[in-house]
Amino acid sequence: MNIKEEHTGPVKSLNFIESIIEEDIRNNKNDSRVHTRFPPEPNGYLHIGHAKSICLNFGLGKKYNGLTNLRFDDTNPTKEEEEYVNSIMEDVRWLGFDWEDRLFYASDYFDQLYEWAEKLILDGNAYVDDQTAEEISQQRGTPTRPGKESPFRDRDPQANLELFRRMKNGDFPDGSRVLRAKIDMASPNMHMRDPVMYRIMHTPHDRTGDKWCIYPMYDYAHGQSDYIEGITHSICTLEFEIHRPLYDWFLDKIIDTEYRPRQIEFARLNLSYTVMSKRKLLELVKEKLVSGWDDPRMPTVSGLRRRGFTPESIRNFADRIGVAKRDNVIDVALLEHSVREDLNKKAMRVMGVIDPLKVVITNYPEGEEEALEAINNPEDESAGKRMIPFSREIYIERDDFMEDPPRKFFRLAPEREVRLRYAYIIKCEEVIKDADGNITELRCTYDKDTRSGGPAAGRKVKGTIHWVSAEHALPAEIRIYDRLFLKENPDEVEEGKDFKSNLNPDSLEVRKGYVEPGLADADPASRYQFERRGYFCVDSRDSKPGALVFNRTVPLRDSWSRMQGK
RNA sequence: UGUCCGAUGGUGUAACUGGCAACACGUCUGAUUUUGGUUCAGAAGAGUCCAGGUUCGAGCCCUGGUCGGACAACCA
Repeated sequence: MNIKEEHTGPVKSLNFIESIIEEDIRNNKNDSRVHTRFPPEPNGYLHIGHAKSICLNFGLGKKYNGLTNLRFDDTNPTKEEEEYVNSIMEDVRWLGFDWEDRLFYASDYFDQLYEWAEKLILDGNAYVDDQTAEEISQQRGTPTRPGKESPFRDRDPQANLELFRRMKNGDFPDGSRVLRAKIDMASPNMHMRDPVMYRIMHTPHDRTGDKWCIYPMYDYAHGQSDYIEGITHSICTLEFEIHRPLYDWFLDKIIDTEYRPRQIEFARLNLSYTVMSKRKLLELVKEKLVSGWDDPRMPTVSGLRRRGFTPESIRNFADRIGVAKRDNVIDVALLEHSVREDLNKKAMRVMGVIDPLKVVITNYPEGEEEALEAINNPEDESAGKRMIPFSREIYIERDDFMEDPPRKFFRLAPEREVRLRYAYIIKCEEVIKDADGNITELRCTYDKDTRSGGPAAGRKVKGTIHWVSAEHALPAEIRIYDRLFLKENPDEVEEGKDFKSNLNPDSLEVRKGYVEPGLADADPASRYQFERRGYFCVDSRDSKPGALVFNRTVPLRDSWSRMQGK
């Protein structure tokens, strides 16, 4: 049998990282092992961009029967907090990935890193520089002009070692000295101009406490951490591309085995109309422009989770956007599509009225009620059926009625008929308004024979609308998050303008609505479709018994409003 | 007057050792539908940044440009 025909559908082509990995495997590099890692700095919450990296790294590990580590890059104690460590672990797990027993911290390697630093000093590959940060910075030159060598550059190794040990012992104040790699101050690559390896910081570290007052820089720590963990493919974003020569330089000076981790860079995710910088997200949180890192408007994993996204939908999204090296801006519509696709299969269809308008069915007997059968999910027969109460007074959605309907409006209007889903066909007989002319109530009549399953159930009307029985319905707060958190695409905003002036003022709308009574004990993990109005989930943080709060995950694809928008 | 990287429909990603530019999202049409959802059928939309070259044949190879991005924290 032909191998290609064993699988249905087209053979999926490899992305460029997979091609590199497969070539390495063919060449038996690192014994053909594949071992990746996800290395966040615990200085913020994970966002959808990190999700791309997580799916990539863990996905590659799985695809090539390899392993994937979780490693916290905690080399800067002034910026990192335990709260972030915990949220990151929670988010990675929620996304559906497992690092098993391979949870590491760069700080686990401080001793080894220090030892290697002494080796570099003794080999004449590193020196202690007594200059200030400003002096060093001035000597670094510019991308087009070479730098100048430090006056301390040729100090002899023993003296350097002595000084470095004293740095470690706390003999010097912050900023007074650094350890630098001795490479090439004239290198066209700025990162090779004697980069700083260690700086003095008399700051306790979350994990090592007061043990250290010197801390390694990213460039010195990262490759060596990869090496220690046996990482084969160290995948990072494009801005580290220019660091790669340095990554390799340290490894070459320190390690004398065949085995080498290999750094591969890919383009980070950009989403249209979405703030994606940790710094800016932190600013929104600190200035309380959002309710927290998990505000449903935030593109954070926790925000998306609270908003009702599923891990599957995010994984599918990550799969669809692919991996490449060119800068990209993914349309948020693709993210929304990924959620809808998943939720369409899973979400229970329920009645939920967001902006209620009362309807009295004048010919329905007062005080009478009946239970009507409703289908839980037409996409999934196993989801079953349920009964919902119907009575003389109901609520419908305000915009399901128009006094002056435009052409092609299929729903309720004066003298027009519409079907109440799972119930009867009703006809609008009278519109009641208050003194200001606002519509407060509709008077309708119903056609008894058109009840679902009844003798005239087959009678066709143009529209079907949703409703809840006024007497039975549960009041609920419904939060509508606009699809756009920003008014304009970030790169279209004027240079120098504060990004916060670009926030969409309509990004959150809070409504008092009603949902059907069965939702009283709704589970935050369950997803619902309020038919024709979108996907919703119970807000896990703000809902209390008897006071339901729903977040709208995403609206339905809606050709009527698209038509209106034109 | 630097180094590194990139350039394929509106968006993203493909095209194996050169062989009719494919897939997804989006857009539009039509059918079905007790959700203007879903599903189904279909359409439009690029000739691959430019100029040369090699070749029977170039998105892929070569040369030279153009445009865009990254790099001058004791951040990661």
